[in-house]
Amino acid sequence: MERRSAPDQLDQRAQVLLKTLIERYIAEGQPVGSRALSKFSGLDLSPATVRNVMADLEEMGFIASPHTSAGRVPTPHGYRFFVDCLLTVRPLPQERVHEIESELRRDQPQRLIGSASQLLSHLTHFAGVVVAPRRLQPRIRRIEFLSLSDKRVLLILVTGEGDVQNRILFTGRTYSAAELVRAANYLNRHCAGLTFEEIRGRLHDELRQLKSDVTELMNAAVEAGGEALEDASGQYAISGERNLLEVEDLSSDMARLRKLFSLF
DNA sequence: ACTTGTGGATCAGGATTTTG
DNA sequence: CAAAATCCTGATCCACAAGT
Repeated sequence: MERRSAPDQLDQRAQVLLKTLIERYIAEGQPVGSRALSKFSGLDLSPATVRNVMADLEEMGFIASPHTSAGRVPTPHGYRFFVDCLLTVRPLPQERVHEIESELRRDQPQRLIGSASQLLSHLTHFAGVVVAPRRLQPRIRRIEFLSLSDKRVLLILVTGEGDVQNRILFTGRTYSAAELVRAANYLNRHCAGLTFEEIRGRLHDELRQLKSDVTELMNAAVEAGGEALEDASGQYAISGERNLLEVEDLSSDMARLRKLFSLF
C-alpha cells in the first residue's frame, strides 16, 4: 500500500491540535495534556476527544509520552512536520528588516557570522548557531608576501568577496624584499580571478619550466593558500549558550545540559 | 433497520505535586 | 515523609448522524 505523505495523514483537526501542542510545549517546556489542549486549541472539543486524536498522533510518531501520567511532548518527527507544514511565517515590517540589517557587521565575513549568531540568539532567546555556507571555490583578488624573519614569510590573501586570510610560510631559505615583490607580482599577474584549483593546474607546469629562484616560495604559497581558504569555508559562530540554562526542559536535566555544552 | 464513524461522559488507576 | 490532592491516561459506554 502506498504510504501517504504527512499532510495527507493528518486531517485539519489533528493538524490544529499538533500545532497547538508544539506551540504550548515550546512556550512552557512542559508536557501538554488533553485538558490543556482542549482549552487552548480553539476547537471546542472535549479532553476525551482530544485524547483520541493524541493517541493517533502518538501512533504516527508525531508526539510521545514521557510516562503514563504525563501529557505529550513532540518528537523530532513532530517538530519536522511542524516546521515543514504547520509553521506560518509572517513577513517582518520593513523598518524591522532595516534595523536587523544595521546590526549585522558586513565588513569581514568572520565578523558577519559572529554578529549574525548574536542577533539570532537575541531574537530567539536561545543559543544562536551560524555556519558559513560552504562556498564554491573562492577566487583570488590579490596575493601579498611580507617578510617576518629568516625563513618565515607571511602570506596575505584577499578573495573576490573581500575575505582576508593569513598564513605563515616556513621557507627553505631567506628571501629578499625584491624577491617577495617579484613572486607576488607574478602570482597576481597570472592568478587574479582564478580559484586555487585553477591556479594549481595552470602554474604547475609553468613554475617547473620557470626554474626561477622564487618558484619554491610560489609553490608554498599556492599550497598554503588553498588550505587557508578551505579552512575558512567551514567557519561557524555560537552565541547565547547561557540562554539554554533558562530552558526548563534542559535545566532540569544536568546530564543532558552537560552533553549539550560539551558540543560548543 | 442496521452498520459505521465520531464525539462526549464517566470511571479506575498511575504518577506527580502539594501539604501538614 | 506519608497522605491527600491534582492531573492525566486508557477503556468503556452511550448518543447521534450519515450511509447502505
